[in-house]
Amino acid sequence: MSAPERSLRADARRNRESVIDAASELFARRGDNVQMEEIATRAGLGVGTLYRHFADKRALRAAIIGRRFEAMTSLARAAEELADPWAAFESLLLGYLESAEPDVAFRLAILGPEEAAWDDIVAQKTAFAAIVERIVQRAVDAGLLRADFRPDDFVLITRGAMANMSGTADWRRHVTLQLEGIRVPER
Amino acid sequence: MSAPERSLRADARRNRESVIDAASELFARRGDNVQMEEIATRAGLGVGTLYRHFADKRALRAAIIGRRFEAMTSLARAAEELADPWAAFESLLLGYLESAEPDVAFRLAILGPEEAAWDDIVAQKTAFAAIVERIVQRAVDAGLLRADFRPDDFVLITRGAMANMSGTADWRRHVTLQLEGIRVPER
DNA sequence: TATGAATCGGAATTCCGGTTCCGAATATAC
DNA sequence: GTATATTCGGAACCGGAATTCCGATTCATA
Repeated sequence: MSAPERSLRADARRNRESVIDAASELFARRGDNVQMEEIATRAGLGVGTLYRHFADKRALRAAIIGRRFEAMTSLARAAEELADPWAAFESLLLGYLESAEPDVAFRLAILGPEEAAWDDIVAQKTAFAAIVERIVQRAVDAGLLRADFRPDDFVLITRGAMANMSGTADWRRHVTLQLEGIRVPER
Repeated sequence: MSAPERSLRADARRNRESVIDAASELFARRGDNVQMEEIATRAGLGVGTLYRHFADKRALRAAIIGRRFEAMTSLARAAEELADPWAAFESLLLGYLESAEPDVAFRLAILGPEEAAWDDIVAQKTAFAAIVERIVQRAVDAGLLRADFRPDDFVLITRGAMANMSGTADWRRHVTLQLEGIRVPER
């Protein structure tokens, strides 16, 4: 489902891109509240063409979410480059949330129930999780993050923040407050 | 929509109760993922009867959510009785989350987007919010809760926790951690 | 217990959006 | 330039679930 790269006719490859672009845009803006027909129209194609490239709506969404995960992974890699362990951790957390904010579909995927379609994404999720784990570990080892902080807590915090990204509530304030709580105070 | 109490034929009143019971049960367990027909069956009635009592599905759900808000309000009132301001605050927060945990529909209502149907519930929400505000204020005035803590922060924390009530994550841990962060340390 | 109004039941209808299908159009190979 | 395999388009199809409708039933009153 993910990458039938070569041996695609030129027009087909081009159209596939259009579909992905249109879908990314719409899913990001409206979550799952988007019709296949609308995606097709925006891509300048017919619905039939969507189904030639993706088995069904879930598969299409999964592909889009998978992309975002890849983006998150490179973001995490960038954070890992930072010399200061705390800076790396904070940059990861904030960068991740910042990127998630404008993508409703991604947030719903994280917050919502596990879906069968996510199977195709396990790899991307795992890759991301691995880096998170390293960054957390490093901050803990450096004595900058509470010793009992676990990678799961990263998930707790991020999901909590994402839940506050609709409406008027200020999720940054919430996260900042928590950062203060988990950072080991200067000795 | 809410309370056409008197002047209902005996069987009608009885059936209305059955509908509410069945709907509460099912919405709580499965969120919006419940068919009107299923509710009718479980109530031992035909779908037509549901519609005699509630204009449509949203109205029914709104009524159910409204009830839960009333329950939350009395829970809040109980917390307010507590002499110790911090105990009152903590009891409110934990009690609220504890009650919300088993009610998927309520959680989705809190986490999800504003719906038009919520209009019928404004009163209940407001009543609850008023008590929260008082309890928070009292704890702040007593110097037990950070001076910059606002009622909105209560919302941030609870929504964050609710977002972590699915899956395996441990929302209590998350909340506990935050409580430590916002409580004013012993002098 | 007879009468009429209120209520019920559930099959039929409606709506909505995903998915299929196949003739038309287009790209690539020869 | 023609042949052939791919790909495209979008009307038609389908399934699921909410909602309607009205004859059958039940309650309340005299």
